[in-house]
Amino acid sequence: MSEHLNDQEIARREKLKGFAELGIDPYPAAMWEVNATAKDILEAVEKYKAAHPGEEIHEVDGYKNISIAGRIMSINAKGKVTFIKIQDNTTRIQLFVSIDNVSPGEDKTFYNSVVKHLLDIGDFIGVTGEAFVTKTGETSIRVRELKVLSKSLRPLPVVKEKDGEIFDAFADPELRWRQRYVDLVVNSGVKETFLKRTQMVRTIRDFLNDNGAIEVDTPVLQSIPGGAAARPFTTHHNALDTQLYLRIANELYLKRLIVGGFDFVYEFSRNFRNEGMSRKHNPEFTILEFYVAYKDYIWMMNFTERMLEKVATDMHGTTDLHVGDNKINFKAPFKRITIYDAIKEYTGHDVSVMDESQIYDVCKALHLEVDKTMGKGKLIDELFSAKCEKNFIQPTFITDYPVEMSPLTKKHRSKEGLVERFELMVNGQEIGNAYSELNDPIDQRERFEEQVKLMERGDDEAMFIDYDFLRALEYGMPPTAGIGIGIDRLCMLMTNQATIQEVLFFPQMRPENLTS
RNA sequence: GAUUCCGUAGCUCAGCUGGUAGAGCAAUACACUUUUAAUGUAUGGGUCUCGGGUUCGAAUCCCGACGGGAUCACCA
Repeated sequence: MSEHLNDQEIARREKLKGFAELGIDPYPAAMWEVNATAKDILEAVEKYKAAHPGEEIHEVDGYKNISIAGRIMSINAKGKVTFIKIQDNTTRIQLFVSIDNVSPGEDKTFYNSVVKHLLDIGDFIGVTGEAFVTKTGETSIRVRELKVLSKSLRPLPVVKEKDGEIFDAFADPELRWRQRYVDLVVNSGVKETFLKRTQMVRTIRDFLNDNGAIEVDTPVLQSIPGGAAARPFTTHHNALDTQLYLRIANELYLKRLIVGGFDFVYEFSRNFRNEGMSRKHNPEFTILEFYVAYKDYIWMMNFTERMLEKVATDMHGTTDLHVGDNKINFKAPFKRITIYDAIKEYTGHDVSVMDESQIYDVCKALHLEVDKTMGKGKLIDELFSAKCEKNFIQPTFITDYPVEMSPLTKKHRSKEGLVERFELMVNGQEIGNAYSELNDPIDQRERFEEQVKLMERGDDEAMFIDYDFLRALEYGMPPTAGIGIGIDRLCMLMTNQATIQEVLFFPQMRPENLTS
């Protein structure tokens, strides 16, 4: 351990001895009572300023006995006065530490040793004092008492800022993601993104709860990875001596609960897919799924657009969002178009009247990478994602998919060969996928068998058959509408982030080879 | 998985057609009782990711490995 310390790490460890000589524990056990946050103080002083224009502010009512704690972000020692900026859970605030205030008697050791030499950027301190405004107009705390709460032994990157311009940003993506704790401390805005994510999830949860939904938990370890087409992670249970999979979706379990008599269930499901990683894909990601009995996919469109409108409004106070170079309006209702019409609009080909080989020829003519293992459904999917998807910037429901690409979806009430399904596209990306759920057990069994044929044809993403799920359907499932919404992708939109790594605290990375 | 770019001090980066390393911040020391990317003076800090090769000589050129970014493929 700790064999290759750099000069700064050595210097900080030496300071531990300095604390010991003064009888100061740099890692005290006792709690530090906090009675104000930096944000509270800054806001209170702004209010006071507004009420007392032109006045020099030496004290502010209610902020004469502040006790606050935070991490030191900069130290500016000016002889017998030291300015320290600390950062608490809310924001940064300046401390005004003078030798006369913290070492009022003859003995100036505390100021000269602790304040001037033993403190470092990164240390946690607690201070008491009063709020005031300095000559240069910065709200500060005149410190009476200063206590070291935790000594930092490793130098933080120092990011400076002037007039909104960032200097020496801690910018290397690898370092930022591997050491997110550092990223969160030094890069302004990172914490805000994650707070917004939390707010988004809370808004959704409240909306669902207010509409009578029940939040549930279903298995992550599954013996049959169902509900989606994807390569699963496999693992092994020793006591049962059996192979298990990490879930790729929770769909089939939520439907079992609908069978069991819950009418409206939802789960924020952490799913795992053993596939490529990119700025839009992480091996584990979160999908919100919910299922509502006695509803259909049209009801679900109405419900979903209302929910997303509320999310946008709660997070931004408006439905008009800037996402990258685009302006996106989440005002309901969203545009609706069938997948066949979308393909016709962007390719000029009407595939609704074509059979598999004709669609194959269209794909070939458009230079898409297709092969003979692909069924009609996959070919249409290929056409749509290659030629149409990117065009749907404004929230749009794509509806009425061909039955071949939707093995869990109820057949369309009036259109032959189609199913009652929609995908929600925003900013050229799929955000949600919803159906009138297939509840005919015989039809479901046949659809699964179709999937087996696709698998035999070489489609390695075709679905497994879940016989217990079929058994559940045979007992009877009410007509049900269900949806899955990609929470990470939605969060990227709502926080205007271009990569999934920016909305996951700890995105997957190749393991680091740290030995000390 | 493919293509491509990158890896130099704690952080951000410079280092040209090969001649054994620089800056700013951070650190250390001193000065300064209202600073604002504080300032001034001085000092220390590097297995140039790793391993081979070419060469009298490699941070620099070549090969390989490791790690990362971007684009593509798969997918949400």
